[in-house]
Amino acid sequence: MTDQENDNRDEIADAWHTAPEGSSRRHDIRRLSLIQAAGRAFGRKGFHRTTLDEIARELSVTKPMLYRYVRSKQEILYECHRMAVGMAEEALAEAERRGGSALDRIAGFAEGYIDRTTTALGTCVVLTEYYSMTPEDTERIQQRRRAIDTRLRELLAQAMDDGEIAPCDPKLAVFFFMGAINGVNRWFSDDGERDGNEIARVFADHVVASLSPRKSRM
Amino acid sequence: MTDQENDNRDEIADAWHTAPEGSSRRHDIRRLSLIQAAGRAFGRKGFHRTTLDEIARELSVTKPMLYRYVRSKQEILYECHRMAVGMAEEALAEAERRGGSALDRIAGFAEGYIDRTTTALGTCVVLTEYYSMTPEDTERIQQRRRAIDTRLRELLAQAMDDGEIAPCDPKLAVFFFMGAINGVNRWFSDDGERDGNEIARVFADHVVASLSPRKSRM
DNA sequence: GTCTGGTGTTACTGGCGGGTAACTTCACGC
DNA sequence: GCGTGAAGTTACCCGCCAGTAACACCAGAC
Repeated sequence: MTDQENDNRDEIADAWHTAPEGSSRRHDIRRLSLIQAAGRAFGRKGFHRTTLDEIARELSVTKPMLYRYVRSKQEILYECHRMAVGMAEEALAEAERRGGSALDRIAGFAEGYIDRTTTALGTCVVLTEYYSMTPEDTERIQQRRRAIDTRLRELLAQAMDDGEIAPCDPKLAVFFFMGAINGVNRWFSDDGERDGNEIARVFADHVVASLSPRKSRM
Repeated sequence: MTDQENDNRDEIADAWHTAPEGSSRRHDIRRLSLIQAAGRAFGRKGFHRTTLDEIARELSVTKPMLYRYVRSKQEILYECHRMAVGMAEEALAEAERRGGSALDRIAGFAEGYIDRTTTALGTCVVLTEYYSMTPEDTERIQQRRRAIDTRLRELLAQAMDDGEIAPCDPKLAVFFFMGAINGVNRWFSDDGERDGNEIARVFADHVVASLSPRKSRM
């Protein structure tokens, strides 16, 4: 484990232990840092290979403690996904708020989304592993993701109409760049030579490029 | 389950049962169709949520039968990954054999790889779930993947030198389009409106585009 | 000092599922 | 018909880990 990762882990464990005593905020803070610690662990080892005992140890408590903040291991995973999809929604909303052309908004979304997921400690990593959730949880998350997909396809169609980008199948194009973006969490780590912001900028550029006018090579 | 999926499943189960009796090839054929059936199941439900009993039932046999063809569940997963990475190697080798510019080779690789993974029944889906393998297996697979990555980066550098594509960080660029490509197995299904060949062609175009000369938008 | 509620622990249960032992059946050579 | 080995089954074991029960400690209130 690198120093950087150690710092982050300690930061999370710290948040748990420095939560103000007695306040009702304490509960929320602890719950959040539990989710984050778990998200990190899930990212490193996968959901099923991560035991609650490990998560607990990372926070320097014991397993039964965790059950004061969550109802089940499943709920932890669901919360991780909720945070991740929430970041995507936020990024999209912000991009729309800033305005600009359809392509600008797509680029803004991509950058904002990567930025958020790589920067938020602990949550950056869970986006795979849909099938580890209960079907109901999966459905709830998928629904929100589909809404984002739909909006992105609309933006793509708009950008095509405006002549900003080459004609393409919006569905496949969205799959293409969302695949690339979601792939980030599989290799990203805080101690790499590039930080999240840089990656977000580079990837946003690639997203735009992947849509730009071009001659077919086939 | 769709008709098409049913067909494929039946085809695999069929391969198991129609394997020529007594020959030593029989063993190989059965082993292969076992891997494929398992690969399909892993893709649908994830490694840990797929039980050996389910895989066995899909082949109309019982669990202990499977142990005549594989040593453990882990080995099945490893074989799935081996097949997948083998396809990547094949695709790259073929692209190099065909020759052409560095960018042509990258495009050829992308198309060939997607084509193979979407067409080969059952194996298209496993590429995530590294952490479900034993560390040794993971290492073996990663090593081969790294070799491919390295070659792709070289080709990218070459393409930059030749002025075929815009300057970029080869490492991140490869991560970008490999993320998109590997993402395919998360949503692809045989019964979609597009078949594997089409997706391969479209995605190869996007890969090329994502690397093409462009002005920065930031 | 003792009651109360929150914080935390140790020590258990119970089910799931990978893996196996031991048995049966069948095909085939002789 | 009979021995032999492969094909296939039933019925089991056992480890792991999510989840829980029951107890211990320690505030602060009064």
